[in-house]
Amino acid sequence: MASDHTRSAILAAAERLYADRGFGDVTLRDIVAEAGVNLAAVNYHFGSKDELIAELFVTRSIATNRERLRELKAAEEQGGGRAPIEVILRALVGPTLRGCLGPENQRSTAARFMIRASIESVPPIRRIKNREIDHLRKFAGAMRRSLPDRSDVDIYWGLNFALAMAHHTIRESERLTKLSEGKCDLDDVEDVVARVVSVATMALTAGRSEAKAPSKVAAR
Amino acid sequence: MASDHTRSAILAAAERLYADRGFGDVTLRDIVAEAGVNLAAVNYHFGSKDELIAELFVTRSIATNRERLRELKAAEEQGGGRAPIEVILRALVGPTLRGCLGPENQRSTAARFMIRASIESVPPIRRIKNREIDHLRKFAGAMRRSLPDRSDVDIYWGLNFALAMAHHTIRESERLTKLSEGKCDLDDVEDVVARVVSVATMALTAGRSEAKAPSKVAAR
DNA sequence: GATAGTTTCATACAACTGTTTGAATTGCAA
DNA sequence: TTGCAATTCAAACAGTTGTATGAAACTATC
Repeated sequence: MASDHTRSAILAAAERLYADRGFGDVTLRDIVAEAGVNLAAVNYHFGSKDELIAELFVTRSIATNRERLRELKAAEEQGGGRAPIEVILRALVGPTLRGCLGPENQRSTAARFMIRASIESVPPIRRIKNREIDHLRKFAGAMRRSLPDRSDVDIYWGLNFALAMAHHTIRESERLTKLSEGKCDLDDVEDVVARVVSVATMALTAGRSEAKAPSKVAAR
Repeated sequence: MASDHTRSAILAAAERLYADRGFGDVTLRDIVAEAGVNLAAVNYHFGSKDELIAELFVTRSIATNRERLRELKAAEEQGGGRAPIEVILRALVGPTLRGCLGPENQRSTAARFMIRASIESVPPIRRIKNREIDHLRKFAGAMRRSLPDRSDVDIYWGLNFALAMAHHTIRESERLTKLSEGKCDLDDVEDVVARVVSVATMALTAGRSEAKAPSKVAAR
């Protein structure tokens, strides 16, 4: 094991290249060239290309999930087991948004890698994502405790929409900038977080009857 | 040109295979085998694999966009140039949701293909998507006319969030079903449309000051 | 029914992919 | 130093990919 230098050089190079160019057109040869190591080193240290990708993704996922749960737990402890819904939602979408948006030069390689992972869903990553449900369930639980009057269905839809707004904004941030001709400032991350949390909160706290039939006009 | 039989057989086979297995692992050889034509036919009729994919995507995009604009125009004409925001949003997300959700066996190949296209963004499709901005601008215009007091920034964010909820729900429909243990019924498309429209409407019509600072707790 | 243009076909090509091999090198313990 | 395991390396492998080629088959026109 000695130095682990080769191993971590591969990880760093792979993350950087995937972040920049996507999974589609980055080959093992690109990675080892960038890392300055031998081609066979990847299979020696990771077993296969897929396992290399999986390791990268797992590492970053764990970090984000831990950050999310840390915020959630802190909030619930402070509120005696019940946190305000805004704070829960903030814990859910905040870490991801903060990691992936903000000024270009401040966006970490790790964050850009995770954006790629969310855009180009590649087999090894898809397998891991399926395990993320347990993590989301913890948030669903906290939301239920925060809004005990709300039905489970509404809770899940609220959770779904919160993630939707956060992830879509990240994925399509370029398009939103272009569409709005720069008027939507995606570098102001805290504003984005506030907007997402605000809308998701409204979705979860609006009068129940309106959820299914918002108005006579919009109703089927 | 004669019969066009080969050409359309390729298109049909390609759409079916891409819908079922994704772009990643469908080769030209798979397509021509499914279509019962010769390998060289693809390059003869379409020029390249990318142009085949692009043609498929453009065809389907045009159909959806036309449907959207048809609904939008009808609504604006009925309202004398100003449609209620709910109706505009419904025209924006309805056609896509209706095409891509609903009972599995009713989902057309075309719809499943478009889901794939939204999940696995492949170069030729990405190029086309960038041209879709003009289309979205028409909706932004209608929304502005419907909500003249709203700032442009709020309009664009509302548009962004509406698309976010619709697309994310389509992309992650399986996960939502699993997470909610079947409680969220994605086969009831009109309910999904109503939920998305409802939340997007709230996002666009809520008190302006709250948009940026929903509450003292959630504010930075 | 010959001719010209279009379409199909089998086949080859060139490039690239992830992975394997077995020998060379290194680092460390005895 | 010697010995042994861990690591690195160049090279080759086997498979797949999209594309190109040139001959064959077809189709319609005169």
